[in-house]
Amino acid sequence: MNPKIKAFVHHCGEMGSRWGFNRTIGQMCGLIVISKDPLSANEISDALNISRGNVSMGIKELQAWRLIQIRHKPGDRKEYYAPSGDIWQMAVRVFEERRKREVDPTLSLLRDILLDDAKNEQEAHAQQKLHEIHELLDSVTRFTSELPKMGPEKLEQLMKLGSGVGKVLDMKDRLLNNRK
Amino acid sequence: MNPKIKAFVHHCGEMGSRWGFNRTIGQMCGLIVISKDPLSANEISDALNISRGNVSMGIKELQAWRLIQIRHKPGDRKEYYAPSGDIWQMAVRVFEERRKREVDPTLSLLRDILLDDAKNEQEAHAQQKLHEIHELLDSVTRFTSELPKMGPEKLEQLMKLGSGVGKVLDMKDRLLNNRK
DNA sequence: TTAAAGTTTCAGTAATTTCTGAAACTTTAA
DNA sequence: TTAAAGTTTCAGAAATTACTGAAACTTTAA
Repeated sequence: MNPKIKAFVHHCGEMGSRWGFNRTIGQMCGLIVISKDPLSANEISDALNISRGNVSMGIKELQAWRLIQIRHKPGDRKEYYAPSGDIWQMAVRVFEERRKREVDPTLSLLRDILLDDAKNEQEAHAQQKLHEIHELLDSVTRFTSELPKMGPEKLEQLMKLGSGVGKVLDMKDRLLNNRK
Repeated sequence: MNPKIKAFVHHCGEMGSRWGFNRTIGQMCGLIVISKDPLSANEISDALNISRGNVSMGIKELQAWRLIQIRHKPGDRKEYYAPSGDIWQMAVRVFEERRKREVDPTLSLLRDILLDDAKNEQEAHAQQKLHEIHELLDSVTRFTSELPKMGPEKLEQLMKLGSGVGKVLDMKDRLLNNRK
């Protein structure tokens, strides 16, 4: 394997757990993305020097993250795996999937415990904080669940805008106010 | 401890590792946020039933994340800990800190290996992918590093806009084009 | 129907991460 | 200067998470 590709795949392994999966799955994901052609489970197992069983689990996991798709070669019944969509789409999927794991459970807990009311000063403060956190997570969830609908081009445009978004928002407000 | 508060702190513990720290630190963070008054290391140790040493490490870590601040009570030389800033500011800090750990290292690797050029088809494809990933991460990094400059109110406004951002961007484009 | 080709599962083991508690260290005030 | 109050560090133990490989399972085609 080319040393640059090797370095990249190795790095994906090291970062794997920070990205929300584990070393093996990070490496697998990196390898599949960087490869020109779809890879079979055995090719992955050989390339990364990990057991066949582990590759199988990794494939299941990457499918759960919607990051890979199955391909077939004519006259070959093995399954081959390729990235599903372009890099932007994959990034959005990781983002969404992580939101599901990192935010949704908290949102649901907060909805449950927000109901009853406070019996003293400390509880009133706690209630208030829980409310603020709920509001924050709810906004973020709504926002990010809308993002994928924008499509990669618009998304890229938004990203490149940076804090310029602030100015655009101001512009919008001014227009709406003038209209009144 | 009030059962709602207990449930919240416990949940923060369970989510801790998904949020980028560990169980203890998650609980500590939840407890400090939900408490009306600043807490001493011993109070934290007692409330969460964890060793004093672990609390000490946790405090250091939460300080590295810029999530807590030190407070003093008059006539008491113990240190007390309180959340630093409001919930939105804390969220932005977690976001930034995670970007540093989850994106920056990859960006720096990509900058290193992007230089040399391809010797065959597979390498050309890999080079192309590396380039795309670099572009994506670079955009995201620029964007998120600009976000905190907007201040919590604007940030909240942006979040509430959802995919409406797409429409606002279109509006901006139309205006700029008309001006030509 | 069968055996070859291929895949998945999972119990046990290995590796990693987190936690404890005692010892070392620091600061304060008497 | 000293001892009491408080904090930090870190080696080893505990808990968690990831990985292997062999056995069980599934699919295909002859």
